Amino acid sequence: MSVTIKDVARAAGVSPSTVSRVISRHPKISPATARKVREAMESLGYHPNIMAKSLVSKSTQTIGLVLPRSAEELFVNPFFSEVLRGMLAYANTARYDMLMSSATSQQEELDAVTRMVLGRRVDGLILMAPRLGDPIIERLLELDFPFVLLGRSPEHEDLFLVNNNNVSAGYDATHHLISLGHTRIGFVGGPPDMVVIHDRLTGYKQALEEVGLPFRDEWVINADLLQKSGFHAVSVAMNYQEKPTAFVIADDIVAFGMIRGLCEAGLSVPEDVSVISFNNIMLSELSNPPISTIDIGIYHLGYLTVQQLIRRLSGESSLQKQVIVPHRLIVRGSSGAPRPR
Amino acid sequence: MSVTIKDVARAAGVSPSTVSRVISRHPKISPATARKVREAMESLGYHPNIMAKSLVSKSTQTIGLVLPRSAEELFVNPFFSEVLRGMLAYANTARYDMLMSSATSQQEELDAVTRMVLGRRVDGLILMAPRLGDPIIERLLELDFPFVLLGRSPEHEDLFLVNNNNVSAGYDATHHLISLGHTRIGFVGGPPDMVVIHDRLTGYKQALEEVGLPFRDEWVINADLLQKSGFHAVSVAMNYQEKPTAFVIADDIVAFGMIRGLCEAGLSVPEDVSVISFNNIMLSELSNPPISTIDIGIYHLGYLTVQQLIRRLSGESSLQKQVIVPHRLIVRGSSGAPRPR
DNA sequence: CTGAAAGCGCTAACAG
DNA sequence: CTGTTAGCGCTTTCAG
Repeated sequence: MSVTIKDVARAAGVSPSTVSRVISRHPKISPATARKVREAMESLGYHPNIMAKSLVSKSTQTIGLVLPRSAEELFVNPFFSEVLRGMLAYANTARYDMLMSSATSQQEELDAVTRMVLGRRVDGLILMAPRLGDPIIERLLELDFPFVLLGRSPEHEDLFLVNNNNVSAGYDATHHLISLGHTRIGFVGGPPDMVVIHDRLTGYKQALEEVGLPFRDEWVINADLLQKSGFHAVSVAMNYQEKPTAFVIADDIVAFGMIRGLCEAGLSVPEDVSVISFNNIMLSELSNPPISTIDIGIYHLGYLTVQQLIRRLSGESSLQKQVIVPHRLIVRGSSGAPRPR
Repeated sequence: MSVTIKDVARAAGVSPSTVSRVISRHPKISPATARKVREAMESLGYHPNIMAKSLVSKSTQTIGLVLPRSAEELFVNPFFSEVLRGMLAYANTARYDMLMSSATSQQEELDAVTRMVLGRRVDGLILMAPRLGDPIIERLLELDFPFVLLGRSPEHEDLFLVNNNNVSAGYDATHHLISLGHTRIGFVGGPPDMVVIHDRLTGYKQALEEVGLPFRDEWVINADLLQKSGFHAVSVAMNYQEKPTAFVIADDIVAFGMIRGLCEAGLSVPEDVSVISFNNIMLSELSNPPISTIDIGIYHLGYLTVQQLIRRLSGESSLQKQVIVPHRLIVRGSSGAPRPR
């Protein structure tokens, strides 16, 4: 049924190995036979069987993407599709495909990875949004299997990774509010074991400390990364005796919920409360008011992560292990000077 | 290096085929040997080589996802990640993986599909957001390769597909505005060769016609599906002599841009202009004002598409070819009665 | 420069 | 119930 290398060989009057050689552009093949073979391939409509090829060559031209365990959370976030777009863009140019596998529990996730790796389905892996004490990393290290982190893992300082400097990003966001004159600044975070969130919080603390503002535990609100939580954060925050006049919010999505919530509580942004968040998803520009945010180069993060992995796979020497994507502050309408008291 | 079925056989003191049998749960295997073999697998840390397995069994347990050519457009849309979430959820339960491949031109796209299909990399394919006269469908039909459409193709009425009734959805959206008292209703679409858009427009026309409102060509604005275009649509619309008091917008994202644009033009929603759109992405609830929209069950669309494909692959009889996911109107703050003149 | 032969890791008749 | 035998479609020495 399906046309194989043998059929081509027969049609071109050569041996299967010769056909194989012209496919892999072996140098020592005469132009004449090469042409003959190509013609035969063309007219028979030959396409190599990838499975057979990778069985023997031990390479799949595929990279695996391990989706965050809490896919539920991360997925609804436009961050994900943007980062994926970047990944596919690079993979595409390098003629790699991407295999995705989702899981709903930590165990499932480990199984999925093991299947991909030991089943020789992928040449390398990308791990997203690592959490503190992530067991997958250990496993991969044991197996000595190539992978690149999108993010960082505090427990392992020497991995290949692509990341932002989230501490500095947290600092910049907070500093922006301080420079506008705010002194009562809250922080709305996410699951505290997510390293990104942790880092941004650290930057927040640093900025406060630098100008001698006190860090107040009760002004740090942890939630998950769904919009609802932003909404909910409002009700928490607005019950404080001393209310913050501004918030650093760990994710644009939560900022959306928060702004909406403030609005319903009769407060206006930025007149009553200023808000700045992170990521700069497309939509943040079109919020009402537009959201001030830290652009982290989402597309780039994805693009570079795959690039990093593929370079590593092709054994490129002189490859620096850690790639930091620069961020930048984007000031829009959601942040302004505090109301004079 | 890697442990194979032979190693297990040796360790368990049986033949390779016996090992293969216990893996595939062949009925006629004695419990005793089964246990022996399992123990050997366990202690050696055996994992089947998927490539070898699919080479002989001709099945990959993988389904391919062909991303829309204009990935640039579709990807920034949270619609995509939500639909993907649904797809992965079902694939996961059925122990299938998903292979994605992107392309930047029609030719690349065709090549990618051909590689996947003829390279025996996937058992079936999912096609998203088909356009008029899509050549991929023809190709797949020629090859007699199983696929399921997410959407529909007017040229082929008899394909397996999962879809909404977009005509009816367009009708419902428009009717909602009419019932609020609007008589001057515009339509903001997208690339006109996208079938979804076309269908929603048809529904829009039907609703107008039903109540005897004239269809005006100049009130139909076509753009792409980026937010910018919503923004841009405003400037077009607001230059009309007779301005619409309401808009049916083919996608939530564009509605975001439009609302923002109207706002900057000094018009308020819904007091001056009402707006309703489609999809009900998570964020539309948190817009300011919250967007009235037609919920199309995005997650479900993805979930059911993969289900449909996998059922088809497992040769399930009595499988209805066309699955229609119901939609429903969600009224929020962006639509209201027109200002009395 | 090209062909023959062996084998990647697994499954599937066909005999026992 | 289990072992033997042949491949799946491709690459890769090793000879010519």
